[in-house]
Amino acid sequence: MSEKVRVRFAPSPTGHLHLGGARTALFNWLFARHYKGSFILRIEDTDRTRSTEEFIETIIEGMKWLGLDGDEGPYRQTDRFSIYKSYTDKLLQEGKAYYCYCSPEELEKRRQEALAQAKPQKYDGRCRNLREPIADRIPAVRFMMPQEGETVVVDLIRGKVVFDNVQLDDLIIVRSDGTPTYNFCVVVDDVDMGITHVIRGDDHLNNTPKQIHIYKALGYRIPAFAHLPMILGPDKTRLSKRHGATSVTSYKEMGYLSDAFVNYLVRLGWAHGDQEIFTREELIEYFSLEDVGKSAAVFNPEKLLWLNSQYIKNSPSEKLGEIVMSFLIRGKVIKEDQTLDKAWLSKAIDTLKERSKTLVELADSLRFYIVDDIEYDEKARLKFLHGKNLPYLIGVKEAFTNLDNFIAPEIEKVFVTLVEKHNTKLGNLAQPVRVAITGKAESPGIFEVVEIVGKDKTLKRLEKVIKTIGTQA
RNA sequence: GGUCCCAUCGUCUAGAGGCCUAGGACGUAGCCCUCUCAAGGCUAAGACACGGGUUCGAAUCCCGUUGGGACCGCCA
Repeated sequence: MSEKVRVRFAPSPTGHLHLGGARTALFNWLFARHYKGSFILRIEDTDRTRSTEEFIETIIEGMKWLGLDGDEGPYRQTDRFSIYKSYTDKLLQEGKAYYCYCSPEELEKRRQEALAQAKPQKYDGRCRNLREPIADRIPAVRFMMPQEGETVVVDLIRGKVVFDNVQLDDLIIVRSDGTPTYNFCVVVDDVDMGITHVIRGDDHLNNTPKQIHIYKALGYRIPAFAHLPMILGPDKTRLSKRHGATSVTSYKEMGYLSDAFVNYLVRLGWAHGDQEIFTREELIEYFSLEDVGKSAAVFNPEKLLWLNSQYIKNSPSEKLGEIVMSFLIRGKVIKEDQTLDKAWLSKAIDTLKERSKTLVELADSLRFYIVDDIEYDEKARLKFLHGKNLPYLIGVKEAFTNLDNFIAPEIEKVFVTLVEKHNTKLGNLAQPVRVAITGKAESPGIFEVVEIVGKDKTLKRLEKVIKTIGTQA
């Protein structure tokens, strides 16, 4: 690519950053990084009634979490109204746009009628040739679309898409309150910001011929277009709130690693042979619009979960230790001001990371290592903590009391010795101890668990269990 | 209703006319490993929507049908 690539992500702050938006942002970012171009963030907030500061913040927060750093921006369309105004004036003067005095109510009524009669819904152009303003009405400005010939959209993903110009209606570019509208602002901004490639969702494909005519009317070169396939919910309709968690931040809160999330997103509509897991560097190196598919993809939470477990399993425990802290606090495993020994926490995470699919799970699994009083799972307690196993528990407790070098290999020796002494299987010994120490019938390897829980807590828990069984008997 | 887009296992996908008896991944089932639970390994079931062409040869190219989706706002 000879010219320097400039792409943008242009969300409207009328909602959270959702999966589809995040994927669009990601592909733009990847494209920019691949070609060593610029990635620009632009907030499309011309609809002042629906845009909020809060959504701008969550979008930026979401982008930050995903590691999609911008080279410019965020620009805001509401800061650029004077620019749009000058272009509107130009179009009006040149007769390429005109005032429309139809009221929203009238337009809505005509739309309903067209719908009822199963006719195409299109503005009829009645204000096109008005000579005089209509009194007591504040007009909107419409762009005059050509009504003959055809428009070809050359799309990097779809190929050539042909539209009949008769289908195009004169869209409103300035509302009667004076604010400019989307289809107009995108064009002005994309030109003004030197955007070379417009990479956006499929839902904009039908807008593209209209925008092309605005480019032409303004006398500008048309950028390259690439329309990404949609991300659908399990029912194969456009992903929306009723499909459950769709905002990027909700995945952060559910304990997903951003790299895993990105890896999942990138594989929706893009592939590089059979490879499933990519580093950020690999993504930047391999990414190409040529490998983007044309068909919509259904969001599959199970695969996301699998990827997350893979990323957790392969992350350094030190790093996981840092991230998991907020989840430990939230899960009330530790107090807000509590600190944990980092090396110790890493060891604990070592044992848990290949059995945790999310950070929420990891934090929860960490609980028995950290807290003083553990809870016992009722089923596990009934099954393993009873009189029959009392000799085992007492034997382990006594051996542990005399064990000074409280490390896994030594702990294992204790078990081996006792297994021989009682002429039983390791499982028969390990399970009661496991329940006594962790409260559950499932845990990481018992020797490691005992070492990490530590001699002090281990003995206390064993004593408590032995005492309880004793009283019951 | 109009316009446009799309079509390979349940899902994400590989596939650029012969490498296809259609490959991988998630999920599902079974087995192995094993102190439990995982992780890991192995195995299995599972798809070219349909109908016509073109071609010696089609998942792949063309046409049609069907199905799905998006858009048709003084939203973006």
